Amino acid sequence: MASKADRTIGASDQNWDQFAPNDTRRRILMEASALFRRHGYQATSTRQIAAAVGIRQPSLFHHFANKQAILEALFSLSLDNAVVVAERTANASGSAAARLHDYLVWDLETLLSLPLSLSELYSSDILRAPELAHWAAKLESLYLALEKLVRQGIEAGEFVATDPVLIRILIANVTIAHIQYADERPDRDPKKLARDGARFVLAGLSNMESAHLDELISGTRSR
Amino acid sequence: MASKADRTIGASDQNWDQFAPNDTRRRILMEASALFRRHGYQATSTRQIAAAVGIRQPSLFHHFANKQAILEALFSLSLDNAVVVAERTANASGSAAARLHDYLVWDLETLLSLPLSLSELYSSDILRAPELAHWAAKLESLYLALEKLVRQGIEAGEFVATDPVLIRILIANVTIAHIQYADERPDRDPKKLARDGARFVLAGLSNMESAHLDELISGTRSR
DNA sequence: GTCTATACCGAGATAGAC
DNA sequence: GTCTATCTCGGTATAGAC
Repeated sequence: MASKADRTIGASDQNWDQFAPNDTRRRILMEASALFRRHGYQATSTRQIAAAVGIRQPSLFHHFANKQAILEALFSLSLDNAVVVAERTANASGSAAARLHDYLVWDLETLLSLPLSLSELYSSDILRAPELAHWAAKLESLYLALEKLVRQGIEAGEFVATDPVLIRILIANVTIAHIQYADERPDRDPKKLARDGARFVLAGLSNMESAHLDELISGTRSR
Repeated sequence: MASKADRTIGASDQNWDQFAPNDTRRRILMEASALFRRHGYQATSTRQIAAAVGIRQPSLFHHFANKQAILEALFSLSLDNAVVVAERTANASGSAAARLHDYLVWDLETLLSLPLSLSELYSSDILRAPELAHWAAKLESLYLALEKLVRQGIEAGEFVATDPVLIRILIANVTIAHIQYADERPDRDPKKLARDGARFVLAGLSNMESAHLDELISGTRSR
């Protein structure tokens, strides 16, 4: 168990310095992310954010140029490292399954221990806005890295042959599921949750055609 | 393969009669669902919907009392049958894995062949709005039925022991993933997609502690 | 059943005092 | 760095003619 965790792939520790410049800015990001998650970006008003922070609405604009800048700061926080790590993982050598597993554990652990609620950002389609093209592109490179990794696993016979695009979408949504769950049950251990999440994905990718699964599905289980 | 599909659990065929009363109403629902998916409910304006349909904004209100009524019609269309089927499935007898599988296939097939884009409705948190409490409750009963089914599978030793709440969230998000994928690749066969999706979930639920998976993850695969 | 005209409100953002 | 006051715009919805 320790052996797996040891293959640490984490980048430089999460940019908390960039994240904690002054306290109000930090609190704005936390409250905004929580509100974005619950109501969506567009449906969250700057007045709501200000109220949650305990300041008046115009005071927000002292810390961020506009509402969108808050959103972009959140994307930066959650995406900048992930892309680097994903690309490094895809270009490394060794078992693709093992690498994908390690990446998933790292990603989930990172996201789950961030005091931010980010699931809404990625599940909704705000990123289609032209002004956010830069972040859409960043997410796209992350996706490409993941698809590459999946393709390697399929070629090596480690994963069942499925469209890597579907797999990538599945991975993203399973990640979101875990963030949602951690949001509902904050008492759960992020590390264990991260491990289980990675396992769930790997199981789905590797065992979709096992005989045991066929038995289970048909209801003629023997075990 | 046919044997599985035969255990049909579908309710009365999807309420297309309710859905096609007059053509404009129908087109409003289709265009609105597509816009909601891309931009979210709140971020979609009634002007956009009207433009997509090819009428002027105030004409919408001849067909629906207000914007929210459009949303509720979409919830009704996607949820009414699902709840009935889920509860029937949870209360039936036999292998829980087989029943969950059948439900997932039915649910995915239904959603994927609906000419509506519904993923955003369930991934965002619109349902927290007090005015939509009725639909939130309906979704909640669907969730309870699924959790019950999962619990049966765990007790029977068919599924790995995990919090049924997490499983339920995972199922919801894997479903969303498939809808998103079908949205990107409309050429894919809904039936095959539905089967694969169900398999993915079942694999994750049943094989999370298999030895084969451990080998794969640790990179010491023999096969 | 669709139109034009319009009421009304809440959104994001700015100006300038303290 | 936060405030009050205020501008402007785009949103939902209504009135009433055709």
